[in-house]
Order: sequence, then C-alpha cells, then structure tokens
Amino acid sequence: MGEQTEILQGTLDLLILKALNLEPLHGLGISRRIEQVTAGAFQVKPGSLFPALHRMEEQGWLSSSWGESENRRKAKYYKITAVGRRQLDKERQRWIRISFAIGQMLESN
Amino acid sequence: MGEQTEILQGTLDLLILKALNLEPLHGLGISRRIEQVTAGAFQVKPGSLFPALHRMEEQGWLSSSWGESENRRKAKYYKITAVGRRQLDKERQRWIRISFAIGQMLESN
DNA sequence: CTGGTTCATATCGAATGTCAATAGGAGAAT
DNA sequence: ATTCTCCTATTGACATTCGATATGAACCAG
Repeated sequence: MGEQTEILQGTLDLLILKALNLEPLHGLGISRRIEQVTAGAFQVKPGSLFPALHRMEEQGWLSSSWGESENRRKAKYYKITAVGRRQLDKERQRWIRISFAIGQMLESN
Repeated sequence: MGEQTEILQGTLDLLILKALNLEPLHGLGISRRIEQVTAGAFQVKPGSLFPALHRMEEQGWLSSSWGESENRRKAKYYKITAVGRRQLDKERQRWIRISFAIGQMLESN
C-alpha cells in the first residue's frame, strides 16, 4: 500500500455522496470539502476521485453538467440524484452496521 | 462486488489481529470468532481469510504451527507476535481516526 | 503577447484485496 | 469402504485505489 494510505477502502462513495448531498460541487471542490470536514484525515487524490465520479455517474447516482468555478475556470459540476440519495442512505446504514460491529470486536476482551 | 459484501475492505487485518490477541486459533476458528463477536456482521470467507493469514505471517505479525483442533483434526494454529501486537495497536488507532473522521462527515449538515 | 503558475479534469499502469468457486486431504461415523 | 464433515489452500476474476502523468483553460507578471 501507499505511504499515506489514509482512505478507508470502500468508503469513498459514501464520502462523495455525502459531500454532494448539500449542494453540487465540482471534482476538486468535492475533494476539498472532504478534506476540510474530516480535518485532513482523508485526502482524496485525483487518481481516486475521478474514476469514482465516473463510476458513480454511470450508476446513476450522480449527474454532471459543465459550468464555471468560483475562479472563472471551466468546471464540471456533480449533483446527487434521487437514486444517489437512496444509495447514500444505504451506505450510511452500512457504515453504522460496520462501525458498530468493529466496535464490538475491539471492545471484546 | 459480491452480493453479501459486508466486510469493510481494509479492516480484515485488524479483525484477525484482534481475534488472535487473546489466544491462538486455527483458520476457521478465527473466522468463527469474528462472525460470533460481530453477531454475523462479518463473514470471513476462506478465499479472503487464507491469503490474509499468509500475508500477515510473511510480514511477521503472526506465527503458525501445526496442531490438533478441538475435533481432533489437523489444524494450523496462528499466534500473534510482538510485532503483530504493535501492528494491532497501529491499526486500532487508525480505525479510531478514520471512524471519527467519517462520523464528522456524516454529522456535517 | 509570452511565459509561468494555478486550477481542473482526465487517464494509465501497477498493486492490492476480496470474493466465488473449487480442490484436496484427513479424521469420524455408519 | 464410503460418506460426511472439518480444515487448509488455491485459482481466476473483478473492483478499487494510488502514483504518476497528461492536457487544457484562465490568470498574472513582465
């Protein structure tokens, strides 16, 4: 694994969906949002982010449209869909189940 | 991904190390222990378990020796090493950091 | 208007981890 | 003996992630 592997594999979709649940963002905006909210614990690199966005769009969880960034740059904005919101809920529940289970495991003496 | 993908990718090592922290177990014993403690939330299949065990032994986190199971079958018992205990502590802290970060993400409105 | 920097999207190759399916051997049971 | 269960193990396929890199657009300095 890489040196700074901080991303918990399998939770990237959850993080992205959650980031977009409030408002549409462009790619790097999503990355910044995640890094900001988690106080730097997750650093989503482009090589992880964009394949994930494409995959999620293909599955109908996101839709995208070209626009302009805060800095007047060309930027593709991603928006969560209704299907994506259902998926967010699924992944949220999955996370709760998993973190509870691991908690049980760690607390078992 | 598979139908019942319940395992959070990247946490298998943590679960195995923790399972072995109390006492040595053979492969399927580890699998059962994890399934039991987590109330079935994690089902570790052989195709996931044994590659993980070999990998972890190669890294010096585990040592193994042939013995006899509770049912008189030939069984390879895995034991956590001192290095493995340090790794367990690392992974435990990593888990705490990650679950805290995701918690922050999910609670952000 | 030219060169450099930042922003932003994107792709590629390699490595890793997981799973489903399967194999195979060894003890137990009848 | 043959059937069953237990236990270890491998194989092939697949998805995900990462590091590195490429490309292009807008801005700024001189």
